[in-house]
Amino acid sequence: MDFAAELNDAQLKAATHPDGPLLIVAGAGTGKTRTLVYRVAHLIERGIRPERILLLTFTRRAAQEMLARAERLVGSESRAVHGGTFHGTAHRLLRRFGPEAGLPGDFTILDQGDSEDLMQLSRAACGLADKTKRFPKKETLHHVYSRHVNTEIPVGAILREEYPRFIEFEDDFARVFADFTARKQARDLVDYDDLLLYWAMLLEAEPARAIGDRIGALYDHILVDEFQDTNVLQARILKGMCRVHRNITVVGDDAQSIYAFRGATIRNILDFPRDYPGAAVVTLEQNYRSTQPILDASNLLISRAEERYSKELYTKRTGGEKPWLVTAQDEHQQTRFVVDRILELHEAGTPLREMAVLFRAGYMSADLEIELTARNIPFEKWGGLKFLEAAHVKDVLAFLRVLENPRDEVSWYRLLLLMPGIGDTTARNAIQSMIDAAWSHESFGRFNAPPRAKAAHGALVQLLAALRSQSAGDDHSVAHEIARVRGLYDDILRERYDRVEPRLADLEQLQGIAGGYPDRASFLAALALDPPSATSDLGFGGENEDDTLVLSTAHSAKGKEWDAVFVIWAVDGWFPMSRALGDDDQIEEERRLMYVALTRARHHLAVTYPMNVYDTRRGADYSFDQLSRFLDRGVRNAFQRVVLQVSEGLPAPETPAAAPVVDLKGMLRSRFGGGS
DNA sequence: TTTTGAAGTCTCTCC
DNA sequence: GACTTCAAAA
Repeated sequence: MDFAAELNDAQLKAATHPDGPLLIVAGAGTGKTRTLVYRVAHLIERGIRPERILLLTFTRRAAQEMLARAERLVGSESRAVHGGTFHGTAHRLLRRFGPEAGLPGDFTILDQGDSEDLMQLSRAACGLADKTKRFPKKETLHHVYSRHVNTEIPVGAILREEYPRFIEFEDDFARVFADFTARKQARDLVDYDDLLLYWAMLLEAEPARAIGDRIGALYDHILVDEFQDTNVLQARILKGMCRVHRNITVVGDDAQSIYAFRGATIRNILDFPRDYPGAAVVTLEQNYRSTQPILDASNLLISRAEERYSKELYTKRTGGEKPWLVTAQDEHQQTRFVVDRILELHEAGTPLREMAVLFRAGYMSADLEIELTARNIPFEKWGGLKFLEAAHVKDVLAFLRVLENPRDEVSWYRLLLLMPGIGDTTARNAIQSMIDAAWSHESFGRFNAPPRAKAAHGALVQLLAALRSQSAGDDHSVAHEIARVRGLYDDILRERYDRVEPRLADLEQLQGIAGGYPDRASFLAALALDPPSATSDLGFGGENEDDTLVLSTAHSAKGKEWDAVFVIWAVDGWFPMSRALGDDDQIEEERRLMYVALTRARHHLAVTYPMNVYDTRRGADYSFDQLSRFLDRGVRNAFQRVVLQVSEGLPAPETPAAAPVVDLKGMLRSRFGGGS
């Protein structure tokens, strides 16, 4: 393979770097993925066994894409390379090495919502449920806990920094967290933070030293993508994984660090040369993605940021028009502009799949989704509310999880509350009776339900028993289990929720997804670690069409690129979001997020903002809004301005009124006693 | 004790 | 506008 012919000088240097620590600082669109893929190919060519290479990426999609490209270069043996997210890899290692360290082999993974629910149970167990209204709610508790684990900042310091009003509860926080930890362990539940924490502990703890060495010895080379979005805990894990060798390659762009809210710290990439003395640093600056005018605008925007590895992206490509900055009168005019322009580009030959609309938060595309549906333009939406965060999906999963792990208190609680006649108290009593019976299978059947709950209790016992005692000839598939569960659940759904049809469609989809998994455990784990992206709510024609427009949050757009990109809602308070405004670090993160959004575009870029916003957050009134602060005077010069006129926003009357409702002429005549 | 209707509360980003 | 919490009725 002729690496020199395929790569530019900097890429070549990175791809063929010998052993030892390597930091690749790669600006947006500079062929970062390409370089990483060639590095993997180079390692294999050098004789490193593929299964001894670990490739850590941000999403599973990114890992698969990279491995597929590597396969085209070096053939099928690259398929043995281990690729995945930090959490996914942690899961794999814990299933294998956990039992040696006292962790059950069949633990269940809690997603964020589950963890919060469990936190609520701990809060109640500590007697803090309703005594004081002012005690923080479960989401806040969980946020503080998760932040503490991922950043290693003491709880007290987090409270002082983010929740000064809760400082007086510092001791109560500690009590709830202790209960939360014990509760998870007693019920074999593992949350996202635990996955990382246990991985780090396996590598570090003295009694587990032998295991740590064996895990470290599994790989000869470790490559990490999107390194700017790793946190302190992940950095510790990497240190541990590199104990027996120092072959670590990290790729990242400090200008694209957008996950501080989850504990990521830009320090990991800025301090890498200090943490790994002797590390080589290669900077990629030549951009292969965007036209120069788009790069000019992006460079200008990010040049306002403070601490960073300085780099100025350039391209050898010439031509291209300035990006557009579009002022709309209101939200709907913004929507119509975007849709009209998309159709225009589509007419001119750009497929829908080469265009994307980006925004700060999931709900900001609501008006656009309605318009696209009305105009029959197929789209898929990334980010925002996840499929499995929907209440009805979690309901069905609770049944499966109780079957998988009878100690799953969160799921028991959820599913008991669903049953008619069973409320909070009865559910707690039932769970307590199961705890007393050491969670044996039969204990729920023996629970003495109050009269009005008898029927529901009986039905549930029967269903669970039937699902547990499947004989060999029966259909064991997860999809079939879901079908059985729905026999009981669908009626409950119809009773409890409105908008029944789309919810039932979601369950159909869940059943379909389940068909792809060999067993219940792997289905549940995959759902927690790699959830399907969209609900079937409005995603019109999503999976049947092969040419669909993408609507995405700026976060979910990371790593992707399109011919034409529209960034909507560039309004101060929306992008940046208002809750970031008090904090300089958060504003900087919002700026980088805007930079990520702009640099997704290859040829066409349009940033739009409405001047009048009907803002329900502030007393439901129209407010006159300002352009995002990131587009200051200097940055605006890199754009061409388009101001949509009021008249363009007025819809043409559909049909003239059949008969005048008000007779103006007659009124005038009667007033002046018309002559003639 | 559960259910139901009404008032109240926040709104994000993701593994 | 969706979801949670609260108070009164069954």
